Amino acid sequence: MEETTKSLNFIEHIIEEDLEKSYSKNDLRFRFPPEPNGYLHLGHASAICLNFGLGERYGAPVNLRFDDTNPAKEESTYVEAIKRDVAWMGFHWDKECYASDYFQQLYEWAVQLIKEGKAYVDSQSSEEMAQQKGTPTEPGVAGPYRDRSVEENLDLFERMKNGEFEEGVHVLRAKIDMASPNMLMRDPILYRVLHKAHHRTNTDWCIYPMYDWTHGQSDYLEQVSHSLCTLEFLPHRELYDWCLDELVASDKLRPKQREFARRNLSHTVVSKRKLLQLVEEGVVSGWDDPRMPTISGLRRRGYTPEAIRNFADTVGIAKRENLVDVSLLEFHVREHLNKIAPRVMAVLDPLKVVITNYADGSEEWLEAENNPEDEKAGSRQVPFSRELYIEKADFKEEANRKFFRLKLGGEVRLKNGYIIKAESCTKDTDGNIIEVQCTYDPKSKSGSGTEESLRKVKGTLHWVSVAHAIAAQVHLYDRLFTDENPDGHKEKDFMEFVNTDSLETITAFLEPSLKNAKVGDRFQFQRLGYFNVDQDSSPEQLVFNRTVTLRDTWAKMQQKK
RNA sequence: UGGCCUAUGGUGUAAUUGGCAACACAGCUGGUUUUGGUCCAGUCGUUCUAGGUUCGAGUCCUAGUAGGCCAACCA
Repeated sequence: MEETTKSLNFIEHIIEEDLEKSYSKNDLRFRFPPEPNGYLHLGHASAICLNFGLGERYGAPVNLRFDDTNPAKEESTYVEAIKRDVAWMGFHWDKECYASDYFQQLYEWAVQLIKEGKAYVDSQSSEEMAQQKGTPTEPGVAGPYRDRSVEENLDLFERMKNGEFEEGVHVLRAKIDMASPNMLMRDPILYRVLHKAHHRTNTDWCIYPMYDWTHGQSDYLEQVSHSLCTLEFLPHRELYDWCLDELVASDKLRPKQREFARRNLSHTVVSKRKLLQLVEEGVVSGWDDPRMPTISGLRRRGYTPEAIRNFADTVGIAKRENLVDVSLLEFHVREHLNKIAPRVMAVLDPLKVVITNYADGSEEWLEAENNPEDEKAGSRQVPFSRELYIEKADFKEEANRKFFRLKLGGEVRLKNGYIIKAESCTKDTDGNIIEVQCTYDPKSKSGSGTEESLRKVKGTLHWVSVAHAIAAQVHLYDRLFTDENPDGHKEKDFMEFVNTDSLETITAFLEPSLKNAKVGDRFQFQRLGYFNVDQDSSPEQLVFNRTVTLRDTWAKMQQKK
């Protein structure tokens, strides 16, 4: 069925226009081209959703291409991590490609360029070349090697390839226009000598092509129709087209580069370099620390691929500067988890409650609905007994009527259980409340259908039975940065805004049904938030991560006061 | 003394390509609720400025203003 209502983004408009004019639907092909020099983050997730989303929309293949032209920074461990993350997001790539697969072809095209007098070997230092390059406001000037003969260039380039020179002695440059208003057109470097082993080609090569001499050609070789990248590559487009002009055959599709604005997320940074710094300086435990905006971090935090994809879809794509509020991301993970996460009871900050009229030593198992949003989710049993834990924040000796929770002389329902009334409480020598004594109404049991069970009481609390509770380690996460835009200050480094309280580790008490929770399982701890089982968890010591809290209008009211 | 890109609520995107500014989030009001969750209803805008073209401009033109990008043997 064709959708008619959904509006198009500007990339889709371009494609629709191309489809009307010169392209057929079968011509469409996309690619996601990460450099394997780090882990994928939310910014990449947007690009992934854009390219693979286009593939799904038009029934077009999408390649996963590793842009691996710089052996100094790239490793195969990153290749594996990237593949894992893209697959986890739920996308399927057509071909797995590597720019390094094209090294021979790229080399031959470079030789062709030299023969046509459009490339030359420069033998100056990078400083000298930078000097001649001019500035954005001043034109550059030609260097002394710009007019070397084709024969000499061919010979030198051959010897560069054969490993006769040290790094930095010679480079191959395109001969374009040293006075171009576009700095990238002032004889860009095409090849440099690098005596480094490459993660795939090992030591087969000691000259490596630069990005600009690789990307468009790779797109062309794969017959990618629309090559989408972020806005900072816009000035590269002229060069991208120049390179393509040199080699596109008339019967082949000519790729098109188009640019979109990168997504910025509030209260975080999305730059590989900065994320690496957080890892290296030990601010976080690794690339997959649940506070990191990496895909692996979000996965460990308990986010679902659906949530991330829905987030990317609603944010959309455009060409202007932006700073998306994290609350939108949080909305989407709550929206999805609300539908799929089983409800359980857990107490994070325990206060003991004793039901004085409940027989000591006896217990009963109460029926609890697993998910009110999903009838098929069924129910489970939770144990009730004389001694329980509730949250400290759920009891006050006295409070006004806006406080729907337990107070002395007041009644409250225990979720799935009975209505209880607080009669008294005891305190330690510092005046802290350490225990509340309550009575329960035996006829008020949830679901029993009695008149008493149907009574309306304002508050409902979650709880666990002390004797049956499982102690577990729980990580509570907060935003990694205190500033909305840590990256957006010219005077201050983003590291100054690191939130030193972004992780709190506590011991919580869980209902016993959680005993067999497996790594990755997601739950809603009722009234608290969504939590998942961390990879470091074991049956002996359960470890949970808080994905996100529930929306909390009560907390907001408190804050305003 | 440059070139290029961008400008729509607090945030992010739309607007049948010149025809009633829409959707989502956030906020605020209420209602429902055995989760202060979910759900439901309501509310929140001089489309950066000034001119111009037109019956009609967020959209086209001109000028201005503001922000961003461009001088790695990185991608």
